[in-house]
Amino acid sequence: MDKKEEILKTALQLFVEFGFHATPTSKIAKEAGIANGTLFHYYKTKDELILALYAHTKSHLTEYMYAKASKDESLELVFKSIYTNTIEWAQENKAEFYFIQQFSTSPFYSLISPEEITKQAKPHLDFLQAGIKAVVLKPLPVEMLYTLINSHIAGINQYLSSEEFSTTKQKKIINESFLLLWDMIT
Amino acid sequence: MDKKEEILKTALQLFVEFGFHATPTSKIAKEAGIANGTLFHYYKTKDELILALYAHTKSHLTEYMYAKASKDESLELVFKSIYTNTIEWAQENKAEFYFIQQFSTSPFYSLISPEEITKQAKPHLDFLQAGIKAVVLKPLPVEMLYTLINSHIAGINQYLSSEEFSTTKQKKIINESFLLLWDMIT
DNA sequence: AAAATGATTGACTAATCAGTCTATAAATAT
DNA sequence: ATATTTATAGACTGATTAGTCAATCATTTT
Repeated sequence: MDKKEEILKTALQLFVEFGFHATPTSKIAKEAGIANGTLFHYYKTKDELILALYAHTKSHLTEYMYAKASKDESLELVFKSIYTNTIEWAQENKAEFYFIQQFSTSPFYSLISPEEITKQAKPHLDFLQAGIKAVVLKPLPVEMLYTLINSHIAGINQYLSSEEFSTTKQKKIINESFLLLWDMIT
Repeated sequence: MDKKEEILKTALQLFVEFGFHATPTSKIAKEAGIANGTLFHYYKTKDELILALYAHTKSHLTEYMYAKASKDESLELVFKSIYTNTIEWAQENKAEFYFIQQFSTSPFYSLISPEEITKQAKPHLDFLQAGIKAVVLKPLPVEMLYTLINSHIAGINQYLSSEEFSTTKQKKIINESFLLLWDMIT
């Protein structure tokens, strides 16, 4: 078994449940079934562990987002695929998605360099820029579009998590909300 | 001077800057210029302080939201007033707004009872329901509308905070984004 | 004015926590 | 086979922290 993975997995669960402050490294180690020292062998500090967990989780999401989106299709279909993938991932990986949000609205987020953040957003912004150039998306500032789309997704995800919807109902909501978003930005 | 207020004010700044975990009560007391014991005289535990701070801040926002919105005007104008007020408050009270978000996406949020949350949302949901009944808003589930509006506001606020916009430019963005939202939900 | 209640202090404590250290075991390189 | 590096363990420590406590000081009630 991969201990590094095991540590991240355990830390995620505990951070989500108790928060960063109320999750001692000793508890992470114990729950992960390893010794205290082993944790610090892989991650020099608790902060480093937290940052690594964020990078890890974020890359999981990004990976999934662009999966299954063949570039042959229309911009709308590609966009919809990314939209749907993201919400599906969030629903299937609630703890992970919640962690990303928890991290992003915490002082830990400021530990990530602006360059890193810009780098992360670049492909998404480029994609939106292409949409504007193709006269499909409204000619709004891409950063504005990006933030609006992101928060829309966060909102829909929150709504989906607030009640117990059947899978069919969920798909319906996703389709419906996509149209709302699409109408707003095109 | 009101020490209770002073404690809340100081705690807010420190929580926003360092997070809950990295803000000892001793530091709050010192920065607020009071003795350690005094803090615990007013708030039995640190958790109680955090919860009180959330309630306090949230009620500030709610108060401001509905200010200046005379009920004689059209639903659109009332809605726009609430929308604008909220974003303006968020921009003028960045630490407060950030704190609300930080708190909401932290495990502390689960300490608030579902009843309290429902009670908080009730007037907003009623307002949206009225909008639907008046055939102004789309007949979507009010909870969905509510979440979408909230996250839209959070998004625009994030965008406004990401760069330095002039006041005129800011107003323009708010007007523009309001139209986007309004078109989406009507 | 006396009594009672509430506010304020800061030293103190018991517990906890991040991170260290020394020792072994396992794996890899020479 | 030997040497070197890496992985793992867990006891230990120094610092920190939430919360207590006993003692004043201030204010209000009787």
